Amino acid sequence: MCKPKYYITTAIAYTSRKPHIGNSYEIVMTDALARYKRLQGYDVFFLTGTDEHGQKIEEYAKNAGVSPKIYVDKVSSEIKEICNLLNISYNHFIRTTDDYHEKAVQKIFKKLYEQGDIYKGSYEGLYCTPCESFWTQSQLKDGKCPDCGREVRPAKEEAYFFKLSKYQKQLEQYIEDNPDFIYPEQRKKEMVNNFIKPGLQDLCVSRTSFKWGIPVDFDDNHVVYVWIDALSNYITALGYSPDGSSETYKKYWPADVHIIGKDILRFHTIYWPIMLMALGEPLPRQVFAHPWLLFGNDKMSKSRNNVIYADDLVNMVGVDAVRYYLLSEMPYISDGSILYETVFERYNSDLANTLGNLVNRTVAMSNKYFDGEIKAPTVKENVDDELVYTALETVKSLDKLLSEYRMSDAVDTVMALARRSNKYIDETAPWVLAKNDDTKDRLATVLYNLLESIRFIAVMISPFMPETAEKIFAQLNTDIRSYNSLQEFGKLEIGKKVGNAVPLFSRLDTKALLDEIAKKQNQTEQSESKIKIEHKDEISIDDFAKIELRVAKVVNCEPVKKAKKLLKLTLNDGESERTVASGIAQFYKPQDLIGHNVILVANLKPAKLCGVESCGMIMASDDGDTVKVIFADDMAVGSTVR
RNA sequence: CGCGGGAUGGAGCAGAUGGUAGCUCGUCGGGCUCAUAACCCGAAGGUCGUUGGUUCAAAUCCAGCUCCCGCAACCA
Repeated sequence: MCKPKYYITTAIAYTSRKPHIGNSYEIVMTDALARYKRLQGYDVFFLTGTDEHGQKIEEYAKNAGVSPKIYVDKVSSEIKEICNLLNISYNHFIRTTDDYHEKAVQKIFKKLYEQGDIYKGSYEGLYCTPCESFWTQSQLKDGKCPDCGREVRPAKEEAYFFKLSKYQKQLEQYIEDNPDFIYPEQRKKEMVNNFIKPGLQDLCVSRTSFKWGIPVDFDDNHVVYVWIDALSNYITALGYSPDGSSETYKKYWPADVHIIGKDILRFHTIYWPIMLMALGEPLPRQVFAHPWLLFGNDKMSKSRNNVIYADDLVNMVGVDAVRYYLLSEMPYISDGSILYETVFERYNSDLANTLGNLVNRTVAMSNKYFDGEIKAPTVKENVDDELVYTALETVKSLDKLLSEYRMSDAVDTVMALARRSNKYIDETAPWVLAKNDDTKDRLATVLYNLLESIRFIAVMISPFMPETAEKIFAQLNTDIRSYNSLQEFGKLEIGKKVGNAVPLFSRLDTKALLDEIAKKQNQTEQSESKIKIEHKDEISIDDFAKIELRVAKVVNCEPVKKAKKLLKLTLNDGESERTVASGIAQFYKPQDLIGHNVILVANLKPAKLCGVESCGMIMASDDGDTVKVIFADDMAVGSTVR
């Protein structure tokens, strides 16, 4: 019999630095889905890996004083370790520096070039010679190179472009014919309305500004754009090649689903399908974009000292509890949030109290009343029906929820069966039945139903918490753990003996743990300064003298329509009025600024921002978190600042 | 007027096709004793963002308003 195949992937992780717990959500989610499909009998191929090229990595490596390859080897192995720690059951771990991948990407690039989908054109922009970088007007800092601060000049450079526009119609058609291709629905609208409808622009797919990438083999100066490189992993990992693919590829491609973060949807639903169309390969069935995990309401970042790493959490509560937390706490669309406090609370209430205690009390009773022997259920009562019904229904709802990637609801529906089982214990009161010999058979039935219900839970929970499922099976002393065994209630073997009752999750002392974490955080806060200082090249007094700084008064101020971050300021600089746009709308309201004096960079080249002509900028401090305008209220308007 | 989602008891969320407002956590009270100070039951707590409209009847439909969020734009 031929098992149906199921090919599922995560996005490959960028090896710029060690990933935090938010980055780990995706792989846990994907792993749970992969395990579930395997449980159902699919022939699953689960791919993950690391994305290791690009300018950023080149820079990180340079700062670390090592070669990019050494740097990337280190981070990639860290990521792999986290996967292992989290019990990720991937079938293959691809690295974009793997030889077979690089070769295949070169062939892909060449094929697209030879058939005319990639063409050589030129890239126009502002060029900084020492940095060998192109910048757009909007990337410039103070009109100069954002990297080194030197002058840029308009320049033209050769580059390869991919004719996205050629496939626009075809892509639109595919999205229309496959309404579930971009999932959930809301994300699809974002893609269609923001990018596809306005029309696709040809994409620049080669770089010459850095070297750390896959070289274009017929043109040495160029390196393949990282996204062409990275996206290809989904097929190269299976053994795709333009000049003949492997059996594995033919078997598993197209992917059933790519699980990715919402930030990279565009690449997966526009560039990637078009690449595949150009290669003449089938498109993935579905792309699912998940939200992000925030720390409370904030993004996790080193500068805020709020980064939580998977390994630290695993050390505190164990793998399965971390997996459980991630899966149960992450909402469907909006961003989720993680706090140590909620991790511990969920652990205690769901895992220790509801699930752990259920297993523990049932197995303990079985041992106490029947010396562990699983006895046949012979005396049925109406109360039993509801438990049986719930167990059977849970199997169905789990399947439905997982098919829609509703992880938290899926996890919860299994938990609900555990709650129902706890209730069943109270309804039947086994300890009362145990007091009387007449009710021994009824007691046996009740315990059987409980053990069977727990078996159901263990099977269903195994994709989410594999180790815990294993522990439960061991306590039940059963090997009946297939998906098919959930078709009917009552498959647990009679006559066997259950194991000893060992607590699955011991309760956590939340307060003590939180105190400990607070202590540690204080230590790191003291040892590391919060603000990272980036030094710039030395300049002469003449360089500084080029900047005209003056005190100016804010005579008017209003928010800029269409812009979230921009305030439009009208300034009196001592001789005339001018308009300056400033990206401080999150930190200041117009009335906070009107009437105050600020320091103006007066000779900055004007630029247009969101339709506002901005002539100059005002000075403010920025610690990476908040921005504070430098007020100069006791200084005369128009005076020079030096 | 760029596109889209949302506003439900202290917190987090369910509530296609309109007809007694539900779940998990937390709080309080009770029960039970098989179990991990656990489990079960009950209670308190919501004018379902706001204003108007449709209707016998609206959290649920329509319109306006306010506020949040995502995407895009943008941070001189």
